[in-house]
Amino acid sequence: MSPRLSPPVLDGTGAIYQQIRRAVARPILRGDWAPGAKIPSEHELTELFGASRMTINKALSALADAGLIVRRRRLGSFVAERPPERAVMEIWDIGAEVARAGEAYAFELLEARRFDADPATARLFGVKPGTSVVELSGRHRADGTPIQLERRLINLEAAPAAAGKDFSVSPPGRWLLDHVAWSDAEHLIRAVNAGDETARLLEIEPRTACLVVERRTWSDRVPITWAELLSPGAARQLVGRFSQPDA
Amino acid sequence: MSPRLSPPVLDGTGAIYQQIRRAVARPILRGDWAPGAKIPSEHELTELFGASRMTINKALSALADAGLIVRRRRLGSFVAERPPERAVMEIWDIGAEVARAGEAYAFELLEARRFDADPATARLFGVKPGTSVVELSGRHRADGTPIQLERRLINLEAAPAAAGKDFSVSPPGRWLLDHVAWSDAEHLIRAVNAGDETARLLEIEPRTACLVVERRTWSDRVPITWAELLSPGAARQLVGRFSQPDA
DNA sequence: GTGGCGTAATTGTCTATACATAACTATGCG
DNA sequence: CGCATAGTTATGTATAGACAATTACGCCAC
Repeated sequence: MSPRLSPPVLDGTGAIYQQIRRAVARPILRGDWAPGAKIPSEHELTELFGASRMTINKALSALADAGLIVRRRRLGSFVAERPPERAVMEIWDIGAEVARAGEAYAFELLEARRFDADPATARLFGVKPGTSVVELSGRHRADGTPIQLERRLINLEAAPAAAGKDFSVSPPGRWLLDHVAWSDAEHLIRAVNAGDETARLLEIEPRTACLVVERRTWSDRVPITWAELLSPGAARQLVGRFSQPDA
Repeated sequence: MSPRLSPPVLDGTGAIYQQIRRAVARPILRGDWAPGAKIPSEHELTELFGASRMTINKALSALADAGLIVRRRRLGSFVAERPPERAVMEIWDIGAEVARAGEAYAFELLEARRFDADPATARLFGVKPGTSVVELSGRHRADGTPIQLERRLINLEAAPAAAGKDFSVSPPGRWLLDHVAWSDAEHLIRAVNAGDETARLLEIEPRTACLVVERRTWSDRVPITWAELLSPGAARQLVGRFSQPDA
């Protein structure tokens, strides 16, 4: 159960404590070390990497600041239960938000197909034309009322496990968050008037203002998924909270 | 010109390097030290605070990580030219965004009045009823086209200088960012259909979908300002980019 | 058993010291 | 004057050692 670190994974670039930090971060971000897993103690790491404890401490402290690990005296360091996802991101897991509000959440798959990316899709998604891709669309409900439409592309080369996955009940967004590590994300937020088809699916008046969040994620520059999430403006709002680092 | 630190400002709470970090961050966040100002060298700070250079270094490195200061070898440490405002925040300074797009930016004050907060305002704003408040509304233009309406409340107890300030040309948002330090911010983002009055002011069709950003900022739990920024959905979109701390 | 207590493991912080690195400054040579 | 070179200063990183704080765990008395 003890996580194995290949000791000489130090990449030789930059300061030693940075190399150690990356060496520890890598298996966490790739999901090799499960949340809650114990990380070798500072003392063990000094022997593993041949560095002093201060240097190890600097690396681990940086990881703790970043929220990747949790450190507890006498117990040791552990992979954080819920790695990053900074404040602003949290709301995009609408299922969690609905559950927090005490409403019954349901996801309904409207369409799913697998195809090779045509040039237009490739450009939107950032993959090479011909790449194997899954396209999904679905509807999220809270207490029976439709609250969000989702259209999504998944790059099967980055997340091959998604090919066999059945998304007819559980939403693909949550699954991807849990199973595929991402390193970068981009969001575009805009407002649009609902078209006829959208209005019918969301059971709202045509031309109702809707919030659209377009989300793209990458893992080390490889596109993982593209998603367009559309909600009636009145139904939900996004919340972001920020604090200055000092006070 | 050398920034004066009252040496015994250490508050006695927590680790010494944290106290030093706060002692240096405070005048920066309060605006007492102008951007670009030189911070005493590590060596000087060791004498000022009576701590070792490693401890000083730890404090300053943390401030550099947070983006509050910039450090350059041989030259020293300096207050960052553009303190924090993390990625996601940047868009809320619409003037800067318009300028970056190479368009001509203009702000037009539509209304300004000063009054004592009634119960409804007090609840919305989080101040005590009777608090002296300024209410403003204005319109932002890019190349002559209206692109955003702004409605704003400013707490005069937190920002008394705003009382005498003339906002008829330069927008209050930018001025506040520059002159009043904030510690916390909250944003609500939603989509609404433009009403008749809104449509007239923005020169768009009634019922056009608009993006509304409601922003509230506090300085140490004291409300500073509340703002509602409304833009046609097609005109502008918000962009947020995130990266995981490691890769 | 069980409650209290000491012990040891582990992280948190601090110091003193050392050398590396970057970059401005001054010097010297032609 | 121009250019190369050495010097100086400040930050960047690393080490070894020390002590503090926290807390699980086992031991012992009852």
